[in-house]
Amino acid sequence: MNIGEVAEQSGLPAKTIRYYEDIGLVRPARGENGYRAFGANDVHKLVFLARARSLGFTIEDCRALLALYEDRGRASADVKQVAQEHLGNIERKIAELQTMHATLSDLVTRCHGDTRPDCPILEDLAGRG
Amino acid sequence: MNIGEVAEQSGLPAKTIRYYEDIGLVRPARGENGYRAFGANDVHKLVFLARARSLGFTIEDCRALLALYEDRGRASADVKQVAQEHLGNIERKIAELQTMHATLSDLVTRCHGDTRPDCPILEDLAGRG
DNA sequence: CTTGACCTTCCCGTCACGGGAAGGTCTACC
DNA sequence: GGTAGACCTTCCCGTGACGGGAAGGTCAAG
Repeated sequence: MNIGEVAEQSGLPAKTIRYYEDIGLVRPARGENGYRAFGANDVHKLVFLARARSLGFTIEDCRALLALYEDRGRASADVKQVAQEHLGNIERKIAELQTMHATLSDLVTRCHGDTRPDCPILEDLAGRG
Repeated sequence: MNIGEVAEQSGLPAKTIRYYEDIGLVRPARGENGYRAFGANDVHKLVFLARARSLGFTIEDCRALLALYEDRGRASADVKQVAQEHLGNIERKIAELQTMHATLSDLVTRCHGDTRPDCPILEDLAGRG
């Protein structure tokens, strides 16, 4: 299977698939013409990667998860740990964004938003909030 | 004032301050020894930038906000628009993270996390969730 | 035999810096 | 006057996860 079809099936751009090969996440065979020749297993891996990335896992997390996926003797505890650490990161990120959101939406509410120059947003940024 | 002291007062690393000069956000004078000589106005700007960045504004947003800050004839509506667009981005990001969190925390809950290999997390990633 | 849709590699750009090297300057102390 | 070490300077490379685009090879259809 050529890269275009794999891109369609996995939902990943061809560029991304080439990148994943570059960094060793997939190792498709090559045809006589030099084209990448993806097998069913490669496609499965790429679908796996697409899903993991869509859940926000880093590439290195994905590498670890893929290794666990392919290790039939894995302990589910190892998978769970990777997922839990990522969950923690997500939670911290959400909290950070919510803090920003609270401050900013308060400032936006208090800003008249008219043609006059006085503005609580700028005052806050300038340290006089 | 030298860069070290400015870094301390603004809370920004010296590296960041040099970067901000590179991209034209601040233009400190230079002493005879070649050292940057920051005035009170430069420090104000850097405090402003530090605060704006901490609220998640991009550098280009910061550039726009700084220009508005220094424009005494600005309309607060222009400031509000920048802030509202950023708020929208934050909201979309939060929603995205919450979606990830919901999916992932469900998977984590369902994973035994023991020495056995069967794992709902991997099953989901593999497309069999 | 040509068109155009594929595919290849290669290199640069993103965003907002951080690390670290190589070297100049300033201050304090002996 | 010398020296240690705490500053400062510029310069260049690396980050993460790709995207854009150039230059060129290949394949299928008409």
